[in-house]
Amino acid sequence: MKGSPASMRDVAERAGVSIGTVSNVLNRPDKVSSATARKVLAVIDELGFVRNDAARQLRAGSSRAIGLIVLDVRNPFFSELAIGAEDGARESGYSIILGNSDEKTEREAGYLDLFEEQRMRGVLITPFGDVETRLRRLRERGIPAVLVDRTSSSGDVSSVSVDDVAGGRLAGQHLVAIGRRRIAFVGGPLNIRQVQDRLLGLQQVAQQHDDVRVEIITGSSLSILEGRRLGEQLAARGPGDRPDAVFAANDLMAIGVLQAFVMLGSMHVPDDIAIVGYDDIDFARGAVVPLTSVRQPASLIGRTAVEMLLAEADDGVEPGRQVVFTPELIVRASSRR
Amino acid sequence: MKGSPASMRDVAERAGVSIGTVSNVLNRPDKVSSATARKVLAVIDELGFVRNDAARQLRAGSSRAIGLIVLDVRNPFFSELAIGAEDGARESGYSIILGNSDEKTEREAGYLDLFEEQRMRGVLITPFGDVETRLRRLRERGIPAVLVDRTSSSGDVSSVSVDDVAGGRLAGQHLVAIGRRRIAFVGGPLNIRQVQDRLLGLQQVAQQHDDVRVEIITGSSLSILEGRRLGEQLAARGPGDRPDAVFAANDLMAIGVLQAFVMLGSMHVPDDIAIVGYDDIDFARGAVVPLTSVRQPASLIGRTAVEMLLAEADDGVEPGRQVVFTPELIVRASSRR
DNA sequence: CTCCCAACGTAAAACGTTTCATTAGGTTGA
DNA sequence: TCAACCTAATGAAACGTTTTACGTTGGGAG
Repeated sequence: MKGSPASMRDVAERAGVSIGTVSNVLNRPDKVSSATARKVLAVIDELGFVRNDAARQLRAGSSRAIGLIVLDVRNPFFSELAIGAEDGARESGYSIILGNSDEKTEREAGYLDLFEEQRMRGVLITPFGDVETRLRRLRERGIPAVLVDRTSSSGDVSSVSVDDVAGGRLAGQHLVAIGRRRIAFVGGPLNIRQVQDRLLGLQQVAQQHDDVRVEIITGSSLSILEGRRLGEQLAARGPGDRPDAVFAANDLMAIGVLQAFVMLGSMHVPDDIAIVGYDDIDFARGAVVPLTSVRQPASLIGRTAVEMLLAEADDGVEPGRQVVFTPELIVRASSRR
Repeated sequence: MKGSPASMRDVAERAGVSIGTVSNVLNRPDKVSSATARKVLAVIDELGFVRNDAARQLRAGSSRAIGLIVLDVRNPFFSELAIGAEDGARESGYSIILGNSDEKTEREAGYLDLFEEQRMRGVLITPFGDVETRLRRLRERGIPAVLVDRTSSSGDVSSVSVDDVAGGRLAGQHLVAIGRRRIAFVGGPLNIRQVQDRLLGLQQVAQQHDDVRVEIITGSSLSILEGRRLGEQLAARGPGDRPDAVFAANDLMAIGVLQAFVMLGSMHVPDDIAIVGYDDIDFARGAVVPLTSVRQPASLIGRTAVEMLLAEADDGVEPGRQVVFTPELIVRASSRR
């Protein structure tokens, strides 16, 4: 029973037809009489035959899977995005292989290597390092790529993103409107483009009000834990030295900062200090103090990215299209006046 | 430039060696003189050759990937578990293909089909439907499986799990100890084994105290949204009719219930009603009211499952081993006396 | 009764690796 | 000097599909 699984050859023999006919039954049922089709299907069932995808792929030249590389699966924003991508892919008969770069260039490169070895139909990526030349090489070999949650710097790779600068402005305008003047931007590494852009939007707003000051506080990753660490640093300062608002680069950090403030008890949110996050993950509204956040349509981004990718892979659409969604500010208690 | 990517044949020709030698350079470098190795590697680099995994797999009979099917990627517990699995897999040169059954039998079956077509090295699964016979069939075909976060009912499939009955008891004992007597169990579909077991633990405790009553409230899924819906139902009851504690089947539901209570404002946590969750996800301690929860070692479970799977796949270890971790109660404000 | 056309099947070639049996050439020991 | 041995490299078979060009029917039209 541990013998190798049944192949088309076995099926063909047993059904008394040729291998080609078995293949036809499976792939172009119209080319085959319904009598033989029935017989073959019966044998397939009897033998429990399952098509060997490696062989199919080898022959076809590329697989029915799409690679998706995200910065951090732990972040619900990316889970949501992945689910959107998966739904879109499944509808077209593809599946999604999910990779977690964890904000590390080696891991990102590792996944790109893997996906190239596997001859994926295409790659969706939220880039961490500088991957555009690598992506161009992939395209030359017939593996198109679409940037996700980030635009192309050169413009010749397609992308689906949200206008992060606008999102940063939304947050900034809101904080200024509720009377805050000393705003701390709590972000991860500034080499992440999204982080840069959100900061930029905030700074644009600050420049229009000469009494508004922006302080930049960076951490090593965009996680709850890191947010907590930075929040503790902030809370440890003397009262005169503290900002009156925090704009965090994403909700995880915002939640971490919030946890620090609440735990230490020295600063009250939103009276002493307001907090605005980014992504509007499900947990934001259920945080200690429900969190104001800039919402991105995560699932839709994933879905759209898959559609664009498949248009390039299957229908030969040229790359370089940029789709940009507009973010939306959701105001909750953490920044009420 | 859009031509098909370089193959070993191309490399061999250009380097003036045979195909077999190229293969040896890649797979058993010790079998080849360092001079030829150098030359071949140079050509590989020059041509940008990347091994075609489909061909390799076809020849090898099975792939270097492990399939992982979870109930819900949106649940941080499973993200964490997936990361643990991924880390473990990478260390042994494998990669993880992540599937999301979303608590739907069709999707679960779809992934099993896919993984069988792809001749995965093995499958890790948090089962939703009844899959044990299916898993046995997979094993017969050389694809071992390990149950994750759940034990085998028949005992002939390996598993890595947490003692959910004990976890339920922990929660129950704690709630009784802080004086609660009317406990509502808020769970998803009862056909999910983990949910059953956690409830069972609670009931065991209730039986030891004849003044303790358990009420069972079930929803359609284990999500924040569903938790919120059930929480609203609870809050809408007359004051005499309400429980004085909620034990939720996981943290997502607990957070949803909590959100409902806080939003409606009719019940104060923990004074009017205490809440205990399950999983201790990162967001639990940062919830509106920091959440008491039963902690499971998510990442370790994933890692251990991979190790067990590879032991069966590569080293021929017999299936049927059951590893059970012990959960731990983390008490926070949501159930302070 | 012949001829041709559909409809259905078939056989064989390809896809790109890995592996195994084999050969070529060189070194060693007696 | 020759046999025995070792190392490096080779060539061909095999993995399981898909696909293409090619047979073989049977039946209807002329």
